[in-house]
Amino acid sequence: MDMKNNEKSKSSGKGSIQERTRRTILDHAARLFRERGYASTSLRDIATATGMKAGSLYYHFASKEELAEEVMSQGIALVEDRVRAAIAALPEGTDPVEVIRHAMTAHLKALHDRGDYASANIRCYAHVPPDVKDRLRKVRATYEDLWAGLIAAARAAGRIRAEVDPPALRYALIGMMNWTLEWRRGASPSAEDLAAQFYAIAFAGALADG
Amino acid sequence: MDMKNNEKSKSSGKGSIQERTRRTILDHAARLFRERGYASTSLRDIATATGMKAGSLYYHFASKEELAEEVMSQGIALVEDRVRAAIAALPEGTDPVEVIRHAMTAHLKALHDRGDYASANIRCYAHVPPDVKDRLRKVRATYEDLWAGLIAAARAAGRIRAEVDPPALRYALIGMMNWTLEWRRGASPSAEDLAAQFYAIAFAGALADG
DNA sequence: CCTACCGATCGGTAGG
DNA sequence: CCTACCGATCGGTAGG
Repeated sequence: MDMKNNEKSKSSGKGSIQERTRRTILDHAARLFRERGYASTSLRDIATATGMKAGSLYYHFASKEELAEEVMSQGIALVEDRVRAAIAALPEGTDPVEVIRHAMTAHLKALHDRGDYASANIRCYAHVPPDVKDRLRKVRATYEDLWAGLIAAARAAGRIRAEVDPPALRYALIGMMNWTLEWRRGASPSAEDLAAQFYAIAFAGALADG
Repeated sequence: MDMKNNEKSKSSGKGSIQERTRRTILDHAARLFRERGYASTSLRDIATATGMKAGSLYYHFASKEELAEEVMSQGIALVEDRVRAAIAALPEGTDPVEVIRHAMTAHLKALHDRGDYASANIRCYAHVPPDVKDRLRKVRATYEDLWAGLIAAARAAGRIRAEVDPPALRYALIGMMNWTLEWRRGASPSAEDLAAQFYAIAFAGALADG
């Protein structure tokens, strides 16, 4: 959402060397923030992983805070963009519960496609400086509102039981999906399989009939 | 589970001054680790909050690692003990799905009763030194096995649909429950209400009949 | 449980 | 993008 270019940028070509370097820095930063946490990841670690010296990072980012905010906001933005695209691709009049099922699949696919960014966001959010956290809170809130809207639509269509509390359902879905970043190893189960399982559990229920 | 006394302990009375001081240190450490993360919490922060000087912490703990491990392992132990007690209190022959419902209630109550310990465990686990993480992994695995057993029993009793993958259900339940630490503010919704909602969603499903 | 201190490492900057 | 450096802070220890 907020892919602001560094002020020092001389070129704005998407594939410029500077922008590719910037992306490389972000990739390594995301991985390190995920693995080590915000404070334990030094700019020297990130610089070394990227193949440059510590001070050189300041040619691309004004501060550690700015770098972290960029990584973490992209962790949400990448997921949100994919979920919105998946929804937009559905024909009008699609069953709102079916919309949620597709949103779950898109969320899980995006989450694990750029897992370092999403995981850095989740793991470091609470531990980042207050001003960064304030801005990230708004990014999170916007994304949560998207889910609130999907659930409200399904409820309005009479597709969700009245006893189910919409916020509880929203947090249950987000919680079970985001927790996969804490236990999934490698490439299995696939994001599609996870989405199918979680959709079946949360909407049809785990209970056997009879 | 692993309430090892400090080697320097002269007394082993549960209410000794030394043990009460130790508990005070752990309480403040848990809160600070939760709020700031592992690396951002200095021993000076913990000492100041407790009302002592930095070096004095070493009278109670051998290192920052040991202090963090104690906080984080108790974050699991407190929850596990309560869940096991809740299960043990049920009459023999209780419907295994009913056992899970009670386990969910106990988990959520314990989680938010000693939220700083549980949250410190969840938030700092990935960022703690490797040897600490290795030991905490085993503590986590033991607790997850408890849930795996509850789900296996319900499945064996024919109470869970065959299409539902047991690990997916286990991680879905743990994920939605643990995620409450990231969004719940103050005292509402209550742990009981959350448990009732999550049980209904995961087992009966959110979908309206018909 | 405190004072005083150590070596190491950190984020950030000046000047090139 | 690098070298060389700064002040601040860290975990930990000696000696009391």
